[in-house]
Amino acid sequence: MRSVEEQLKVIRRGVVQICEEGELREKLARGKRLRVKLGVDPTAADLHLGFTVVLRKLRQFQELGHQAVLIIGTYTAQVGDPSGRDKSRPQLAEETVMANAEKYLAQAGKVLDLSRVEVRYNGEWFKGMKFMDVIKLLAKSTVARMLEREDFSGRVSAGVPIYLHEIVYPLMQGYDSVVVGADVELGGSDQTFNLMMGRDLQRDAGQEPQVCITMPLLEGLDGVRKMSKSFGNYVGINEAPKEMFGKIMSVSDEMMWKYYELVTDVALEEIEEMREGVTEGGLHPMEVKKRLAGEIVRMYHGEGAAREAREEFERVFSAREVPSEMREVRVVPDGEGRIDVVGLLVKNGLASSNGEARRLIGQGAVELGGERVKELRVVAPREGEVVLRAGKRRFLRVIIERGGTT
RNA sequence: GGGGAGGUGGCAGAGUGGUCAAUUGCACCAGACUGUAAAUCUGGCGCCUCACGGCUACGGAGGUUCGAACCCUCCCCUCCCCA
Repeated sequence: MRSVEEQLKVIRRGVVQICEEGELREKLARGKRLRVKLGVDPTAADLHLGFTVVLRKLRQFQELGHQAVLIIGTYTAQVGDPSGRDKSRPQLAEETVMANAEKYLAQAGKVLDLSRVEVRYNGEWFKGMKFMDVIKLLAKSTVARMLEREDFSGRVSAGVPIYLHEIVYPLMQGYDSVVVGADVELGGSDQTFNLMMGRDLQRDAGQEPQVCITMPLLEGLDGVRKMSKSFGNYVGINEAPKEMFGKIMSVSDEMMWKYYELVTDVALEEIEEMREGVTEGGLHPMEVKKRLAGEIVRMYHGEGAAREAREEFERVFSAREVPSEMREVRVVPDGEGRIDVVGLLVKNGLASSNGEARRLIGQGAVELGGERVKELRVVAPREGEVVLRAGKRRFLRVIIERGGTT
């Protein structure tokens, strides 16, 4: 096992806060394998990059020889974590949660070494609790303490309801720590309160309190709000390579550094060098961003896919050519040899309504075979293939067939 | 239980009888430019229609009115104060 200082160097990368670092140092110095807990609620079936920030930290602990304890919050997911939310989370049905949990775990395996992870489902201990047990748990905290939280107090002043079950959530998460005897718990910075609750409950139970390590929340593609499925600003780790690559290219130049630090293994020193290179003008931000996109795609899809995704991106966006693959449809022109572009766009999902399709044409966003479409119906070549393009990203290969005997 | 405030487009938030498919901001889409699906600028942004126009929509259900997001009744939901 590496020295305490070496371990700390790895652990510190990208963290917001270690509470308390002194305690962590002590625990490490004892040389024992630490039990490092991460709780996840399988509220959705897909993992995204934002979530890998904290998963990767867990992975780093694994690599340092510690025991990763992954809590799948089958029970807490049914309550709904109020953290950082400006409204209540929907409560999920047990079947949904269990189905999600399975998919979740499979995806977490892309980051963690699952063979060395202790996986626990918190339904295991919550399911059998008696009401009186719940009451006893509730008696461990106070309303005032809960209202210290900014998300709760914010909701109070904004007039958004807070339901009582949401108040219980932090206690549940804290109780998980007691059950598994966590030495360290990881979480996003919005989890700080919940993590601290673990410390309180552990102390109350006569355990040594866990060290809480919080990670920054990764902003999504909009660069403003945290990455989240519900904001639609996420990059799923199961997404197709070229989709993933393109999405990462839409991260703003300023934000990409944070992505480098939090979701890649590129050394901090190297990131700093690149940043200086860009500031001084010798290094092109687009190149740096392409590398970022490549690094990330490689992690989840491999080297080959990363290269292809990059080539595809350069072809479509830099060279403005058409993608290598796209959907194909066959159309037969009408009696006058024209095709209905609007209908084609809508039927194939390139536009969501006829109105939008017309608008796109009006805005000059639609091309057929490289020619800008100006009419709603257009004279088509007699036969053969042409590419229909709507905007920068939507393509369709159209195979014109010879009109019948009409 | 009593009193007060409020529920508007993906979100925030105007509008309080016709001039409202509904100001504005964000998000989103497109164009221009470019160095990228960055940034910036410009335009667009319910559905049907080439268009004229029509239809559906302002928590839900009724009602008043020539006409309602706006007025009335009931219902549902939320917040605040008091008990």
